[in-house]
Amino acid sequence: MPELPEVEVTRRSFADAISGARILAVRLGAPLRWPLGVEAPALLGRQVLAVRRRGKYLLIDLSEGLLLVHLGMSGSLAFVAGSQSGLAAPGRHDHFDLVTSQGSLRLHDPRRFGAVVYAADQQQGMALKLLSGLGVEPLEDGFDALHFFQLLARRSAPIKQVLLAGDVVVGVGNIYASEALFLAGIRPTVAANRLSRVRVARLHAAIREVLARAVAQGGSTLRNFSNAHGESGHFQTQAMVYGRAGAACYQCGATVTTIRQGQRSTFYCPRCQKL
DNA sequence: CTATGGACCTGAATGC
DNA sequence: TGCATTCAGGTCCATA
Repeated sequence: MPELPEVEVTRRSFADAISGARILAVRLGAPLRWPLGVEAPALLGRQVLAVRRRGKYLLIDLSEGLLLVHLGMSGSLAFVAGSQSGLAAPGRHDHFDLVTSQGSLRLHDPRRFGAVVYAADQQQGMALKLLSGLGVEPLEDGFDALHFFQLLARRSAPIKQVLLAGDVVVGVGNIYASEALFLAGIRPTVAANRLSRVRVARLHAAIREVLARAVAQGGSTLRNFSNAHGESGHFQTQAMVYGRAGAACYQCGATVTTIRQGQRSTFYCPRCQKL
């Protein structure tokens, strides 16, 4: 479900409320993508220091160790403030609860592609493996147009698929890849290494713009996205091509096309987006 | 190293 | 109405 903007919006919606809290209980439901990596009781009594984000992972820093939380395709977090057990009985798809002195964080994830993984420290096994291959953060200063061009120059796969792979730049998922390529005027099928410096610079700017705008507007609401307070975002009203197959391009009136790339749907305007 | 297809899992929408 | 098929915001892994 969530791409970078949705994860970031989720993070902001509970980070302050949970910071400083003590872990009182941990409940695990059906198995998620990977095992927690530690016995849940070991986490009791630890303090939540902060909540950060890396790509589409949330990093919950504890007084000792950290928890990585990924929302997969269908995950969402809900935070219910208050030290009492204001938490409703877990539903069929509620697979993780972190009960703290300041409120309870609950992961709801029907498809269970999400994950909660414990790392004893920043260097530990699975956690390191999950994070180490990630590309640059698109909204930070380290995302540089020239460096982006140099990395793309080594890739012959279609640009859309290189964006989705997340090893060059993180956070661009299926919706925002189509949207950013539309903004940049680039056909999703173009081999990454055949894009000129100028076009890569345009794509660089488009990615930042699309993601920043989506964060500012509270994330996308295609399907059921909501932040940890249950508030939905407004990005769906902004999609230029995603989900618009057969409809007229807002920019030129041509018919928006959909194709399959690597088992994912891609949307583009055949007139606005050049090879 | 890169590129590609399958795998994981459930639910909603679509087709016959 | 029922049943089968397709699709959904991710990403790891095996294979070529």
